[in-house]
Amino acid sequence: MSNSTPATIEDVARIAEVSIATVSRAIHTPEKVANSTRLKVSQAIAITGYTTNAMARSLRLGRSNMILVVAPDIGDPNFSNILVGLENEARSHGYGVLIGHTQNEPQRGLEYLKFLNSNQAAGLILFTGILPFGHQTMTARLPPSVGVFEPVFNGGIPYVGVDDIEGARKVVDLLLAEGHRKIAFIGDSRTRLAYSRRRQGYEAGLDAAGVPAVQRVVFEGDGTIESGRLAVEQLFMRDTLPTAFMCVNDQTAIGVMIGLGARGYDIPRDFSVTGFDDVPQASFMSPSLTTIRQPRTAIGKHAMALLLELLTDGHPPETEILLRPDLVVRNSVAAPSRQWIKR
Amino acid sequence: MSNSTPATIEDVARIAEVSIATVSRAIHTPEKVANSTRLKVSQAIAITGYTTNAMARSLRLGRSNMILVVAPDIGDPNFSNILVGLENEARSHGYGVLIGHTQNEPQRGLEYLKFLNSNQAAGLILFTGILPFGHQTMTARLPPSVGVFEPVFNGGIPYVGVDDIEGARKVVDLLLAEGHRKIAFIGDSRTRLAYSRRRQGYEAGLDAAGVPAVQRVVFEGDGTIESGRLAVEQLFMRDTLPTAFMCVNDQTAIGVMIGLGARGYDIPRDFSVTGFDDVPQASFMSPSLTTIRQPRTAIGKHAMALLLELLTDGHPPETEILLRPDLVVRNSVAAPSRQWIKR
DNA sequence: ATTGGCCATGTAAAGGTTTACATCGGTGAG
DNA sequence: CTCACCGATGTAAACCTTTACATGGCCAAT
Repeated sequence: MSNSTPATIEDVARIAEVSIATVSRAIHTPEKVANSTRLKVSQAIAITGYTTNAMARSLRLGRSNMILVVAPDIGDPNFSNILVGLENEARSHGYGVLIGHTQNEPQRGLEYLKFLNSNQAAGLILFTGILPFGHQTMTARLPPSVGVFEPVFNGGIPYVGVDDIEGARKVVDLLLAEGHRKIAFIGDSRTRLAYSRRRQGYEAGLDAAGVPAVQRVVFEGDGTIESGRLAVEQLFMRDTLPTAFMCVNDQTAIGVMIGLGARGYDIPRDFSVTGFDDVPQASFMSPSLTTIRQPRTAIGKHAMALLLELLTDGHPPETEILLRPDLVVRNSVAAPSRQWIKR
Repeated sequence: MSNSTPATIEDVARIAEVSIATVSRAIHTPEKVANSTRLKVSQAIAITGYTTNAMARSLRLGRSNMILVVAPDIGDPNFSNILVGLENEARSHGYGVLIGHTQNEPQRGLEYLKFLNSNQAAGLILFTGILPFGHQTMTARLPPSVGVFEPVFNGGIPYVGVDDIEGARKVVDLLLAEGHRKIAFIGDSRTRLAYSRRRQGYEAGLDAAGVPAVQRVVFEGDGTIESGRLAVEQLFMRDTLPTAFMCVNDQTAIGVMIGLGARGYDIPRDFSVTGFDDVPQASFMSPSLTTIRQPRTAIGKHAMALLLELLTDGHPPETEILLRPDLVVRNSVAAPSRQWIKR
């Protein structure tokens, strides 16, 4: 019963009085086994507490039933809910999900590459636009892979994300509708494609509204709280301030709000601030943050579904799935004010 | 070179003109192989790009080189840094780390149990006081395991955490020193042992200060932001209010601050609030939160070290490792005020 | 010169599973 | 009644490693 060594298929076969082949078939292709035999086998399994040795199975099959999800930082508030979508979809197809995180260190990425190369995972979900494996990576050696949020630079890897341009466009259009003309964009990035797309939406919106380029301010940033705060500091060095801060993500927006708060300004009376992502915190802040909701669970679900198709069919059904971003209007946006000029 | 099927040990052996046994030895026990041969082998490995098939290796060895970390919620702000400690320690001993999360659903836990039972992980790190596998779990069947934060209920599993009682004591002593006497404890829980220990620290501190039990208010809570906000709502229904809210964790404290803020109170002028954990957000809030720092990376490191010892020696060197919690004084605590009574 | 021992290497089995192929019994058509 | 076929089951090989044991060569001691 509670033996020291786990039961093998042979133990089951002996008890069920069949061959190990029949046991294997009873488990994986039950339709090929007579009803009576199937019953005997399942009883034997119950008695022994048998579970398939995944090592042996994967060795024989040449593939595992695990999907590796690699993210630069699992602490990212965006990550958790995506994972739920990923896992649900995977499990309903008999796959398990394992998580790796690289902290942007190529060294860590290489560990996972080794993991992949030794066939311990059937597929890969990547949470970063950059292959986290350093340069020597042969993409050819990667298992079927799908990106999330951003296309993967090395190309050839389909991805699932939100339409960043459209999302940014919705934000900038809201700000314009409130009467803002001087809108700063905080957090442009050359390394994160999603961020530069959000900037594209920003530019497109201002173009459409006829706001001249000289009135635009674009700030580099890495999407951290600190980068948002820094941007505020630096903007106050300049002569002209924007009336609204359109931030590349919620973290940046939090930083901006902290920076403005530290200088004694009130949001949204003195300045409007917007984010992107709708992290859980966004609704709890004061003021609560107007932002773009990422359909996280849906993104996870689609990404995994895409990967599973790739796994079975070999060819990606499509190379890019963009979901619709929704604007979430809260309390961090109001009509522009010039009161701070009077000071 | 970039063949469709990955190179096996046999390919390496052929190129190096030795037997597969020698290749295996050259890799794992190089001292048993002549220098010249070792060189030939490593050249052959370079040529073929060989990496050992972990499936086959684990099958043969009967154990894998992966450690499974199971947490109820990887979005927990406490989790990320612990993981860093865990991973560094594991990697430096040749182990890899994989993460699972259960979302408190036993169903999910069972998936991981299957993973463990099929020998796909050599050891287990548990982030919850409750075995996440439902009732039918035979603890006997679990691989060597270590708990983090809390002892695991089923017993027999060593754990690493912070001295919750002492930490809570430090907080309550600070509040007492500021002159508070009516201190509410928000977030007691029967299911989370760490939480009830923090309450023990609270009680011990008040006992030592001679604060009578009738002046104490203890609120149940599950440690979420929402639970903190709820506690405030309910406390305002009562006739006597505390002057300080000592919260079981930072999330609860955030909820309390939101609740108090919504009623127009200022912290720390009107009320003092404290947390526990020092999540990253704690320093960014306004006011910044006085709390207890968890030495997260150290906890992770110790937990993994303990597990590795268990893996090699078989017996746990000790059953409980408690690290020292540090008080982090910020701006959410001040002397008590009675101004709200006048309203 | 013989022998014993040691070092480097090879041979082969084992680990648990899946599956192509073989076998066997039974059923239906001729 | 015979034969062909089909469905259910068994046999055995293969997946890739690791390692106990066997082998063989060489040196040192007798």
